[in-house]
Amino acid sequence: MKSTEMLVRRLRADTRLSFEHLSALEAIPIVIKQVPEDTAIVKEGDRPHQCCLLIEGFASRSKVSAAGVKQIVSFHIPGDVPDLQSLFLGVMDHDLTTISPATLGLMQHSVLEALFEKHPAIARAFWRETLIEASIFREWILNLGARPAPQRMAHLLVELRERMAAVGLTESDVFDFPVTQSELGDALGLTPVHVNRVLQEYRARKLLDVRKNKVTIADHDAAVQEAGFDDVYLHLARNDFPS
Amino acid sequence: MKSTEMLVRRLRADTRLSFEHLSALEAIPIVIKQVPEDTAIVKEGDRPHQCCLLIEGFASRSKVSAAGVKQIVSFHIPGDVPDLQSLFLGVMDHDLTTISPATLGLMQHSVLEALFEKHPAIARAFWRETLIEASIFREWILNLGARPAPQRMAHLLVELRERMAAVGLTESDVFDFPVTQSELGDALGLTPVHVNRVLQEYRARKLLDVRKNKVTIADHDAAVQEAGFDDVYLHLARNDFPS
DNA sequence: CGATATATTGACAGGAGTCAAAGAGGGTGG
DNA sequence: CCACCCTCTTTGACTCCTGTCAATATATCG
Repeated sequence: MKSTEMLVRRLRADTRLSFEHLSALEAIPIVIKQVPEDTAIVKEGDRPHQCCLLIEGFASRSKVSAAGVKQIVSFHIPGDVPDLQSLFLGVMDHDLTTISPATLGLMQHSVLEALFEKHPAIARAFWRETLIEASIFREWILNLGARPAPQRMAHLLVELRERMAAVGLTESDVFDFPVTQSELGDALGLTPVHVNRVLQEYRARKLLDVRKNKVTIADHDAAVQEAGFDDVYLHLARNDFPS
Repeated sequence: MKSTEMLVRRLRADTRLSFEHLSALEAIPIVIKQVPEDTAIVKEGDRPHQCCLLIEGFASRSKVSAAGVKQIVSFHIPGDVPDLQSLFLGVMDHDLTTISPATLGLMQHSVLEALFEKHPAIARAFWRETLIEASIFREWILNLGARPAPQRMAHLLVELRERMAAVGLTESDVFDFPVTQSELGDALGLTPVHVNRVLQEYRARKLLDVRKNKVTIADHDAAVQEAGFDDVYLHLARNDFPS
């Protein structure tokens, strides 16, 4: 698979880019790098001079409160450029860490800047990506502030399923996602113990399951209903540019 | 005061723009509009063709869960362009509402697009603004997921103070901010009753106070300490581009 | 000055956290 | 190939932060 394949898939899922621009993208010089799981890609305080495309595997971004409580603020799947912001924000305000073995594509800031200057449409596509990401952050704020633990969990998992589906990484109702209950807790603002209780309840109801690095949305319609999930905030091309 | 005065102040606080670019900004055609408090500027589902600069007054962005629980995802102060995203995201995924009488500066999408095309540096400055906003969203996720109610409150208010200070809208330890306890609850994921309890505790400790449309950070150092506040995530120019 | 929104109080309930221990699962090395 | 270890998951008892409900006080405004 070409290293930019997932990136192109992603951009096609939620943006409009011409063939010419997609080709320009595919021509970017990229340095491929394999990293194990639980590896810091960039850390809070860093001043990176490159961005990374997540080609294979998964990553999370997290912050830690002064009291030492960890909060995962986003999960990343193949096709994401999780630290694109470093192009314009000098200092990292959070950590970016793999949660599985991963293949990264490293792109120098200078290369991206030249690309954006030459093709403003590509710059806009990436800008749009960062705005969609901000929209997902808003939904997470809603999730944490306004939904009780079970719905919060269901919402997170249904969201992941939709994002995975958008880049073709789901198979019927199952998708790879190597996350521990403890990490789910860090993302949902819950303790591992409570995550476990919630998951068992959903297993019993045959709604969804998280096991062995795989997430199963056993009853998609019911899960969407349970979570109160509405995909508008993902700004998929089919919604934002109805044909 | 010129209608773009606050915008320029804001951009100077956290970005680097040349005098030439600032002048280009000040030349944008803007339609001034006065709106009362509690007025929807744009609503979820809208497809706006203009963006609004908040010149005077305050606004909030909010979402509502399927269960009907409201969550404020951001507060906006003069100098903000709270719906800049509508330039690239077709559909609004949340509401934007005034929380005080406000003066808006309406800017047509077409005008902004032309400006960005002519001056890529301005486009980048606005892109940077949207990335800083995303950084603030991340901090809110941390706030909601990882901090107990009192610290959560303190963090929100200290953040607001810093943002107000960055555009010169604070006077010693007091700043205007017309927010009800109920709205604070909507932003913090707390009930109005609990907001009240937390505020009374802070009043008693002479740390901070929210009263009569004004926020007082009586003991700034102690409040920063209490909140575990670190301003890196605001990406002020002094931090991101150390001189 | 009444009417409506906002703030305050108190009693009680419940969802989620804490603590601690026991199982399960997956590698690894002898 | 199995014992061992380490991480992750599961359970149970108990606690406590925050929510709920309901009433009262206080502001604000026409």
